[in-house]
Amino acid sequence: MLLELDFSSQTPIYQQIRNQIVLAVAEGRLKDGQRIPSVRTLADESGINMMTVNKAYQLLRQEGYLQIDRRSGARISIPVSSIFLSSHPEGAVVTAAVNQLRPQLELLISEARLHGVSQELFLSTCCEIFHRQKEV
Amino acid sequence: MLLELDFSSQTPIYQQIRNQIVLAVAEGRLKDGQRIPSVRTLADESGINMMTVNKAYQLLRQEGYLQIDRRSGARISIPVSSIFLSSHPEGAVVTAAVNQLRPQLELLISEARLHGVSQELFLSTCCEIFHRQKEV
Amino acid sequence: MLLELDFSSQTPIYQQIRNQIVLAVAEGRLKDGQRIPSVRTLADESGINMMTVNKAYQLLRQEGYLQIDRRSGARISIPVSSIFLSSHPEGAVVTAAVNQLRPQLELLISEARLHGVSQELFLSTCCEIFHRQKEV
Amino acid sequence: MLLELDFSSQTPIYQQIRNQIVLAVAEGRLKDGQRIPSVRTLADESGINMMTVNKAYQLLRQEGYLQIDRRSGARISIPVSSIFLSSHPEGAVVTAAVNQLRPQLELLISEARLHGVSQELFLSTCCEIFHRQKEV
DNA sequence: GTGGTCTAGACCACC
DNA sequence: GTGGTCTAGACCACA
Repeated sequence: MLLELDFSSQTPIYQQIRNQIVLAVAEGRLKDGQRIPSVRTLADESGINMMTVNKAYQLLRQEGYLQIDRRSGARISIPVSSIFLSSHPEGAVVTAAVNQLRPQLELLISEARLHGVSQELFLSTCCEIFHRQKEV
Repeated sequence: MLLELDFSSQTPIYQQIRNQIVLAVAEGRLKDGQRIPSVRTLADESGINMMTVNKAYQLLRQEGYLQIDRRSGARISIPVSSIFLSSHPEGAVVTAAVNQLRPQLELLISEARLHGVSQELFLSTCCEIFHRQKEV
Repeated sequence: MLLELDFSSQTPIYQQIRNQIVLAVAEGRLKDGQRIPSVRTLADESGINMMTVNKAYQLLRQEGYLQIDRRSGARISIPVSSIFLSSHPEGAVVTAAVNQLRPQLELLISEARLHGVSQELFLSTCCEIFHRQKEV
Repeated sequence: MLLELDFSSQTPIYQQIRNQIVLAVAEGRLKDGQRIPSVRTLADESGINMMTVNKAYQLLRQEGYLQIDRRSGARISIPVSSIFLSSHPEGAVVTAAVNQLRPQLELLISEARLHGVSQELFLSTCCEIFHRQKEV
């Protein structure tokens, strides 16, 4: 369980934890059903407060990335959409997901373009990230 | 100067202002050298605090999107990279820009994939946004 | 003895057990005097801790839904009120029961109304549940 | 802002706060757009911790009952469904709401029946609560 | 002024 | 052992 936390970052710690876990799931470093450290353990290991870790876990739970079990702690839970719907790209759920991400993507592309990033370079970067996530 | 602010959003007001201006620049609704309202004017129009607008403007100035002159007020300033370097996609400056955006893009793609968004759909969405920004 | 436990649910396991037994009694799937598995048996079958099952049984005993006898194990016990008083709807015991459930019902109705559920729909849902419980 | 908190209750304080606010909204004691005390103020008045109040507010925000604004604190927000959809009882959103409440309602009715509450008495109690909420 | 975040430490409920 | 809740107090970001 490798977490790289930047305590002087603008983004709150619980957000960093959340982001890194989502990334790890997407890259396959964390698999469906896999157990991750309990709130206490992770807090001790990382030298941060239990409440902070808990906040990250609750956030992940709400988003469907985590299932929290009183018996065995926390387990990764990959939302069905990524498994079931990957072959139905026209599905309403997927469309909703795209629409939700669109504003962020628009902003990201704006910043890229204004810094001289061509469409080709941007798209190839996306491809590269996709491939890396699939492979790993 | 159309600003759509969501006061109950999680993202701070000054960040919303900054984002919308960046977007407007990328979409050509704001052009290089164009004057935008002074801090005071915009604050009055939007009914928000001057300090908030000022923070957004300072942020934009730091990022190079704005030039603030005590005499002529604030003017949009499109970074040279987007003009000059667009034909040198291998340039160091551009590479730096990509590397800076990459973590955000990785996270965005992670979330998209985990919600069932296929690479094709994601790329076509990117293309669509690129085209829309170029046209407008 | 069918128990559907959701280990990642917010409601504690012992509460889930208790709820499902109450529901089964109301729907006639468990009848008055019927024996149900011992604490140990149920715990083994469900793969949960004996202490947890015991807690559920003690709760049910307190509420009058269960009689626990060291010799014959646990037996369902339908409170007399539901048999004896059903024809005396004005009885003090029944009134007490209604008053006890009222706060929960008020909250439930509040949430229903605020989500656009009309009185007609709510009442017809109640009727449906009543009929289903009587039939089964 | 009247809150009746039972510190020795089983239900957590933040849950009690949440429930009472939902009830107050349904009964019209709190109206759409109305401001409610800030986290700090309510905490001070009630003698409970800021974090606890904050948790309740965040919960209400997630459920759509509250809008939190950095400028003016918290304001009641009645979900559109209760206004817009009340005349479309067949809507999918409403159906979803009913289905979500159904398990709780089934349990409540089970307990009622097993305590001798007749269908008539239950339904009339529901009617009474509905009318009281509409009137007030 | 507001809410957002984080800490250190406590107690309890659940399993 | 686990997570859930709560406290008292702190600092920061935002408006």
